[in-house]
Amino acid sequence: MNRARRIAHLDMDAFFASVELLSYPQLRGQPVVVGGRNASQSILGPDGVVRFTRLKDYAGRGVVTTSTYEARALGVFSGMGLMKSAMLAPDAILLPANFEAYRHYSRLFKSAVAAITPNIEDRGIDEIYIDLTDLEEETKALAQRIKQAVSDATGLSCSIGVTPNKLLSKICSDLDKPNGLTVLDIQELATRIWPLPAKKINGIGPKANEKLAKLDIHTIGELAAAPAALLISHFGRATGTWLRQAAHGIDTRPVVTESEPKSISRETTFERDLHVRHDRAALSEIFTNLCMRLADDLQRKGYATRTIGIKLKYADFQVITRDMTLPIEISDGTHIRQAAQECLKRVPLTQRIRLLGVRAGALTPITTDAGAMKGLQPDLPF
DNA sequence: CTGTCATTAGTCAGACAG
DNA sequence: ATTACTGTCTGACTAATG
Repeated sequence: MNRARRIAHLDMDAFFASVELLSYPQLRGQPVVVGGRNASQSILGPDGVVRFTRLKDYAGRGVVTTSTYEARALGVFSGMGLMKSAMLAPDAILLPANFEAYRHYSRLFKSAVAAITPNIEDRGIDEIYIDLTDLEEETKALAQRIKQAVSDATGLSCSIGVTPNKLLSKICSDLDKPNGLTVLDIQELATRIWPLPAKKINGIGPKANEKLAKLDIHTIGELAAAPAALLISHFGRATGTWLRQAAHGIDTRPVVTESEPKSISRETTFERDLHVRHDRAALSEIFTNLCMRLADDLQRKGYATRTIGIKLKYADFQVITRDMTLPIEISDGTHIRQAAQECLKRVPLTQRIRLLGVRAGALTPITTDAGAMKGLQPDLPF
């Protein structure tokens, strides 16, 4: 017997900033920003009082990773350059990102939910989808229990949307942030979803939104009313039909609890733009380093690769990539470096370079010796 | 034999997201 | 003037194969 799906989307509230507030409760209620590669640590003053760096003291190329709701009220949002945000909120506190702490709290909240149901899809560090269909409990009570479990495990709040599918749940978890809970039935599509801006659909970004605006489509309702042929002619067959389905609240994607990575990569933005000849030694060292770190990631995660690619960002922000598929799988730094070097030869080096990256694709899991032995050796009775 | 079509793999750019 | 890092997906194009 098939029953209606109940899918939840759970999103932690201002996750990185909220984790920092656990360490620095005295900052609660203030505009706080997490970000910046070289943002200085807080300093313990001689009087024993902790001093924090302010946004106006920052100089560099970093961006805002997360901000508290107080900082957002001042116009400071994720992805904004720190220099620009310093103009909007010069006295906001700036904290460096502490990814180890975030991963720790990420594991905590996910295991708290996993204790209630294992039907969880990982969507990065601070959000998950949960398939609640097979649980008997009433929807609202169940969602409240999940929020309480997350709060008990971490001291952090989250927002949850529960609807018949992932698309709508993702929209709904955002409707009542922070510490929100939104349960939506498909009956309510026209009244509660159609008035929202088209951009609220996960997958419609700035570019697609602009294109839609030029077609005089601004809300999800207007998108739902647009002729399929119009959408297909402007966005292609696959994207056009997807847009239409999404606007009608149709999404049959399952909650995927296990998946293999498709690629693993490392990239870095330099402190200053580097010149191909003048800074040759520095570039070469960074390049080798990226290859070695990538090899380390590959081996730690147990994959070999058959496709190596590089990425360059020039001083003018133009991005270029090159990749090559190898005749055999590799997984060590020296071979990665060799292949990446070949890719680099096919790239024009006329401008200064801002960023360099190395990527491994076409991944296959490595059968470890232990695994091979276990697979091949029958268990002996002694 | 030449041209066309379908299909697949590979390469690259770009959009999007957390 | 400023604009991170990691990862997934799609569209456009080319080449190879049948």
